Amino acid sequence: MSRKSIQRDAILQVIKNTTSHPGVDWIYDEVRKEIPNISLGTVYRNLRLLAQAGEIRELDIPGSAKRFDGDTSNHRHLICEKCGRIFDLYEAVDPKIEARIFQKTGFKVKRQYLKLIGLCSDCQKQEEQLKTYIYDNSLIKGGEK
Amino acid sequence: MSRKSIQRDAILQVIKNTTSHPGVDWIYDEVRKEIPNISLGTVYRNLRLLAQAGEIRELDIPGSAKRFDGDTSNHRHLICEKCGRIFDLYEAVDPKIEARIFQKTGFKVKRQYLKLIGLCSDCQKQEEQLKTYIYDNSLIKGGEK
DNA sequence: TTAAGTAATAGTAACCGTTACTATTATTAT
DNA sequence: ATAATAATAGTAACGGTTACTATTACTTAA
Repeated sequence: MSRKSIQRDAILQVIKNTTSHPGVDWIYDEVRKEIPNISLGTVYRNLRLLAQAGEIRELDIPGSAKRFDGDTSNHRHLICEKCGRIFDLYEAVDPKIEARIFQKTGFKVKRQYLKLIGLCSDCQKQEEQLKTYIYDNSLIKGGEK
Repeated sequence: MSRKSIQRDAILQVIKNTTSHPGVDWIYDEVRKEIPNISLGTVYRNLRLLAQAGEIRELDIPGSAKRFDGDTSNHRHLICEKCGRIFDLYEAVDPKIEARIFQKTGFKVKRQYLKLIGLCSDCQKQEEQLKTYIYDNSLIKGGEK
C-alpha cells in the first residue's frame, strides 16, 4: 500500500462516514456513486489492505458475509439475532482473563473476540407484542425467526 | 430429524470419537471409510440437523470453514493463529457482564461467543527459536505468518 | 518533464464452501 | 405388505471472495 489511489481513498471515506457496520455490497454501491466503474475486486483488495494497515476493522459475523467498521477504537459488538443490526459496546473485557489463561495453559492470548448475540430492545418489544397477540387472539404468526 | 438413518449415526459417531474440532472435509473423509458412497450433501445436512438438535456444536472460525465439536458442554476455544489448532478452555466467562449490558443498553444477551486468538505454547517456542536464529545468524526466514 | 519502472486498476474468470434440486431408496406406521 | 414420505446420492447452482491479465496511473530519477 505504498502508492496513493483515488479508489482506496474513496473506500476509506465511505467507511469512515458511517456508524453502521457495512458489508462489501453496501460499500461497493456507495463508492460507485463517486466512481461508477470501480471494480468489485478493487473494493475487496483495498478493504483487505486498509484492515491490515489498521485503518478499519474487519468484523466476522457468524454465518454471514464480512462487515467492516471505521471505528478502530477498542470496543465490542452486540449482534441482534433477529434484525441483524450491530451495536457498539464500549465495555471493557476482564483483562485478568488473559493472565489467568496464560498461567493455566501457556496459551498467549493476543486478541479477544467477544461477540454477544441476543435481542436488541426494539426486537424485544416486537417479541412482547407478538406474545400478546398470540395470547389475546390465538393468532400465530410464523416465520419471524 | 424424525427417522433414523445409518448415515447420520455414522456422522455423529465420527464427531463424538474425536477431541479435535474437525471440519466438514475431515468428517466426510472419515465417514466415507464406513460408507464410501455417502454424499457430501448428506454430511452437510446432517451436521446442520445434529447441531440444531444440540447433539454437536458448530464453531465458527474467523475466515475459515465451519468446524464442529462433539463436546457440547459449556466451554470456550483458544485458536492458535499460527498453527490453526483449536484448544478447549474450561474457564467461566464473567456472568455479570450480561446483567450490566442489559442495564446499560437494553440489549438482552443470549449467547456469548468468546474466541481467544493467540499463540499456543508450541508456536511460542518456535517463535523464540526463530528470533534466536535471526539474531545469531542474521538469517531472515520469511512467510511464516 | 519526460521516460522508465511498476503499483493499482477494471473487467472477467475461476474458486471454494455450501445449499438446492431431483430422481431414487429406505424407514416407519398402518 | 403396502402406502406415505423422510432421507439419500449425485449433480447442478449459488454467493462471496480471490486470481488473473491487459491496461492505466503514480512515482522516481535522469
